[in-house]
Amino acid sequence: MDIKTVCLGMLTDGPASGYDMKKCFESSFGHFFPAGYGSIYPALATLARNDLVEFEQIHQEGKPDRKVYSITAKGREELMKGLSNPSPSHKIRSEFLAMLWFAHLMDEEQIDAVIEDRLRDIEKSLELIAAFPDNDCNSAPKGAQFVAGYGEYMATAFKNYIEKNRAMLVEDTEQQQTIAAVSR
Amino acid sequence: MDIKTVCLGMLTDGPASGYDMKKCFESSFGHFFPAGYGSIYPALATLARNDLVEFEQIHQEGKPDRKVYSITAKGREELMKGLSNPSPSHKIRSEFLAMLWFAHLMDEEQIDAVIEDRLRDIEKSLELIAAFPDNDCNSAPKGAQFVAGYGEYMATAFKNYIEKNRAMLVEDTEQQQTIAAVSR
DNA sequence: GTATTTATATATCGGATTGATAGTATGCCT
DNA sequence: AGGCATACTATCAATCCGATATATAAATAC
Repeated sequence: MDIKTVCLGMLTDGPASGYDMKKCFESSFGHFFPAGYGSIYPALATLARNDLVEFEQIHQEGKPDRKVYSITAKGREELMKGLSNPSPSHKIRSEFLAMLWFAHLMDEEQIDAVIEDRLRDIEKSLELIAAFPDNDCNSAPKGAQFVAGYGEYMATAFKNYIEKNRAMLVEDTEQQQTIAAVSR
Repeated sequence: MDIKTVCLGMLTDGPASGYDMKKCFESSFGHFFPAGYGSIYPALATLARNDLVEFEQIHQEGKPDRKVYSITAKGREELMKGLSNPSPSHKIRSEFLAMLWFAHLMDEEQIDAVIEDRLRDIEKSLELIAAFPDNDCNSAPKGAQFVAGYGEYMATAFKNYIEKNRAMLVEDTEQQQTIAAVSR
């Protein structure tokens, strides 16, 4: 279930260009499986080299050519192989949490700034998810609804946790400062 | 706030070898900032080259030599620079969610297997977090408590969401099968 | 009326990360 | 005796990511 497999899956909804797929990643996959051009184009090139997708080059006046990819029979087989992995990964890589682990080395303003930034980000995610069913790249089958629901649920939970517990970070910093002041 | 910065942060707790740090990653950072030897050793090598850490090579009878790293004054400065980024990232990369996006292409057994696997994984995380305060690599300051709390809260939320909504995935698969059977 | 941004499209490159593997030595279990 | 776990180090190929390059047109700003 790497980027190549996800691209194959997207193409079961119909042909698309790399550019289209990037947009689809942004509007639906982005929250939990980010991918930029640097991943998509090489993936499509490899898939084409292995006959898992084929493409038609369409010339457009005034705009660059489009390469419209479609999945092949061989590609569908490969996709099914990808979907049969019983133990797909789920990883978080958070500079945010790593940073706050060292909150005792930061001052109050820094902590506040970092937390406000994250809250803004969560809000943006929630907006994107709310706008989701209208997005053009998908007809919203059951799986997509489950995943979108996950996004909303978890983003809300994250927000709640931060709001309920952020005080513990700055309060403790103040305490430390107080202690430091006293011991001087 | 890359791996190098996190290593610097760890070393503010006292000197450690690469091996020690890997264990610390596993028992505390692992859930939200994974790092293997392939990341840690090169990071330490680079840090040493730039005089941000220094190390003492300790010969041990019967065991390989240890390289015990400590942070330098220059390293502390660099760490503070790393902690002043007001917008640290927080990324999820989930093959699990990407796969379930395509649940309509999977059969019921596959979906069940994938979900059970994830629930087991969440349970394991919760156990690790519960055992956390005893772990040797950290004296649990406020930030670590906040982050461990996050881990517990979010893992529990994840579990709840799956348990409440998993039916929607298999039910719909059944419906599809019914429709397919009728239309034949 | 010109400047800047936004949108459509492709693609590549350096650097970072991952996962697997290798090497070396002790000790413990069966 | 063989196999596995623990304690240490370290590297390599494959992959991935973010930034950037290139090109043109339309829309928006100043």
